[in-house]
Amino acid sequence: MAPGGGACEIVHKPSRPERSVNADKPIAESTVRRLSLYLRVLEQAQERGTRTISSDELAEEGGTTSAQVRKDLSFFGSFGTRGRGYHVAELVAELHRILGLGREWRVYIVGAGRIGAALAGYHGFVQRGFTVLGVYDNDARLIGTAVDDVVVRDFGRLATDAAAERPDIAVLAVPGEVAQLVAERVVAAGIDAILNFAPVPLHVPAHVTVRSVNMALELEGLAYAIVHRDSVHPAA
Amino acid sequence: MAPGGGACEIVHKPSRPERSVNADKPIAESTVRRLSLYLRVLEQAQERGTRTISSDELAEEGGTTSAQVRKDLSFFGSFGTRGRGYHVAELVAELHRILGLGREWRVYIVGAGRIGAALAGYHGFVQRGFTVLGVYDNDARLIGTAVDDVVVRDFGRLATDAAAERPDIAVLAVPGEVAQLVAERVVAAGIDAILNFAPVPLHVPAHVTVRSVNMALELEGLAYAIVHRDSVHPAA
DNA sequence: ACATGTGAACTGCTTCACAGCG
DNA sequence: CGCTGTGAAGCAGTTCACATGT
Repeated sequence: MAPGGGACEIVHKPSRPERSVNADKPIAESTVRRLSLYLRVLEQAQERGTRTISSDELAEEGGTTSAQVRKDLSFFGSFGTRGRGYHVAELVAELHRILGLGREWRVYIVGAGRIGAALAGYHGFVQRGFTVLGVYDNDARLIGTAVDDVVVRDFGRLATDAAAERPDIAVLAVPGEVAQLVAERVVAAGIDAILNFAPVPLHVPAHVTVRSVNMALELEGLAYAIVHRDSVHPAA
Repeated sequence: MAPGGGACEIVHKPSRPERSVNADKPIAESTVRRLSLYLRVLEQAQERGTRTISSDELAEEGGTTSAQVRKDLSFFGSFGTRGRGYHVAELVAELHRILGLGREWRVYIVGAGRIGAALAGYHGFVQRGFTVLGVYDNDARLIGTAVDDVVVRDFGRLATDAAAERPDIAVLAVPGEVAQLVAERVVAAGIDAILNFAPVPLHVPAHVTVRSVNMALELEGLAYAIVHRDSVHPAA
């Protein structure tokens, strides 16, 4: 896991003082989201054997503009070659480093219902270095059963377990009614990063980072779009 | 389903030519997302027996500011009472109407894997008037089995079925590698609204509306936030 | 010649602040 | 007097356009 392990060739400038990894600017969330997307596109390109890619191609695949791609990357450094584009393997390595995917991330999933179970076995997580240490629930009928290699644990033991295993992230896959309460228990257990699948906004202390995925809300957004789309500028 | 059926009382101005339901302005996606959230908060308040709510309270629960709440609502009309706040039941009805939740939305789910199965039984969908007509897959072992009341159908019959049932929305819960292909089949079947759970951006014709939920990407966003958080202004 | 990297212009969402009204 | 509704100000993210470098 030495930094810069991915790219071969000689690294251009051994004397790059700061700037790269921990640029201390507040990067927009939308930018980070797009970086993840670029990474996926690059990996697909890599599998096809593509060695070089331009900001134009990256934008096309990623659903953006070339200027956006260049601007996003520029916040973290200069990874391309003028007149040529970006070396795919090199940029993959850089994005891995920028996004913090070089290390293992230890995850607890709270809620062994349908969604929790689906997430426990989700391949996309494992591929990115996210290890599910345990799935928690308070339903006695579920505790002890296995969900995709992972045994369902008693939610009452969350704090004790967390003290020992020190997970980095908790994924909340519980009903909206109890989400706030569960979040508080999770925070009290010392976990300060939460991925929330419950359809309610969580109120947490400032040091805790929350990201929410609200599926019902996205469906409603679609409904809105359908209802309102042809009433707006049919010419566009 | 007559427009304006929800709210009781006399509508303030019978002579309001346009403006209310189909305001022909392009409303920001972020605004629509917040409206869905307000709706959920209001419904919770309603269950607790709250009859009136201020923009301040709505903001608190919804994780925004009161000015934001008022601005969001103002795009669609004036629903509050100065000095008093909003009548909960009335605002619920208005938001239902605005978001297009007055009618039934017919949904196909494509992909009977873990995520597809979880979505097929997801309560949050049914509660909002989204009816899952069918789950599609091309795995012969799954076709014919039941996933939460819904029988898994042969993906090959999607176009034929869609011609008869005319679903409004397709939810894509398939692996990233085939997502683009599946999207094309879905669009060819005449479905022009897609909720995409695959971790790749879809390329579709302009008349098709796509909304994406990328769970792996959100996790990566959390990882980024964790890595970069204490390196930025420890004082904040 | 061609594509990156980036200051500057622009667009549009959010916040402010207060007039208007119950 | 309190809270809404909204024009105006502020700000952040995106797009433009071109200088820079290969």
